[in-house]
Amino acid sequence: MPEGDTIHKIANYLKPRLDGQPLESLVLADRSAERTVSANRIQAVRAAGKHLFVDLDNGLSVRSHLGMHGSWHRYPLGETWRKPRSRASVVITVGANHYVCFNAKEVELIRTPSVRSAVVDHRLGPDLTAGAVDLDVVVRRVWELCEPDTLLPDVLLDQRVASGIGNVYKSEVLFIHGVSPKREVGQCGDTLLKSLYASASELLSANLGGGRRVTRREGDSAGRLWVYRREGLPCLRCDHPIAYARLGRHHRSTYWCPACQDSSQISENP
DNA sequence: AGACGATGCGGAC
DNA sequence: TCCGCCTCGTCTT
Repeated sequence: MPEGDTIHKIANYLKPRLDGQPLESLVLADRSAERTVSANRIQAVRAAGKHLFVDLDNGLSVRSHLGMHGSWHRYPLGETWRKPRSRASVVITVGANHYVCFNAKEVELIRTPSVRSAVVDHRLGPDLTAGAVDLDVVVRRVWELCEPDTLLPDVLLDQRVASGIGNVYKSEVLFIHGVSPKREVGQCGDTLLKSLYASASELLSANLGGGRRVTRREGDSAGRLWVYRREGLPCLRCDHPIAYARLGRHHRSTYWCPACQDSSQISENP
């Protein structure tokens, strides 16, 4: 489920294995053609929002975006691949392993972008998964980029405002703050927006370890998600059935508790 | 066996 | 405001 945490986990996995390593071979398959890229070493692997960059020592980088269906796998040389080779978008061979990206939505070879140009080129707001985030910057971008009548779910998913939030965190963060997904951003104050993004950032960062994505940690409770994919089940706070609707520009699945998440109430605290 | 919908998002109208 | 990419698990027949 590639949201920002997934991409950063992948980068964290690849980094110690690839950074600075001599490159055996690198093959890209961008839909039509397959091509081999020659470089001596991999310089660095880095994530920016939901994009993954593999920088080479020849001034070029491979940029990949997993979209909905992409994934990375490691296969020791000689081991049978568990996915068809024809679906491979990137095959990086280093040492005794192939590192393979399957079913990427986008793969391209570009001149190595600086952090700044990676952000500009792909219109990315501050990376919420990367650690400390300047929430003032994020809020400024909300007002610069979003019309007041934009629904909060669309604002949260807008990677230009801040990058990393996907559809799961979108619903979870709104629940945590008791805010209805039907609320328009124009009805929100800076403080609420900062709270939403602060939570998103905390949750994304908290899910960089192993195991399943968890947004619900309270004491001993072994909960996982508050509302996502829980349509019709009792709200974990108030027992009211969780609602589901496809909302926003892309009609994305949205889950919320109609009792806890009141569109008229101004909620500033989780 | 086949339909449906899902993590994302650009583009056509 | 819709369509479609594209794979895969789950649900329906």
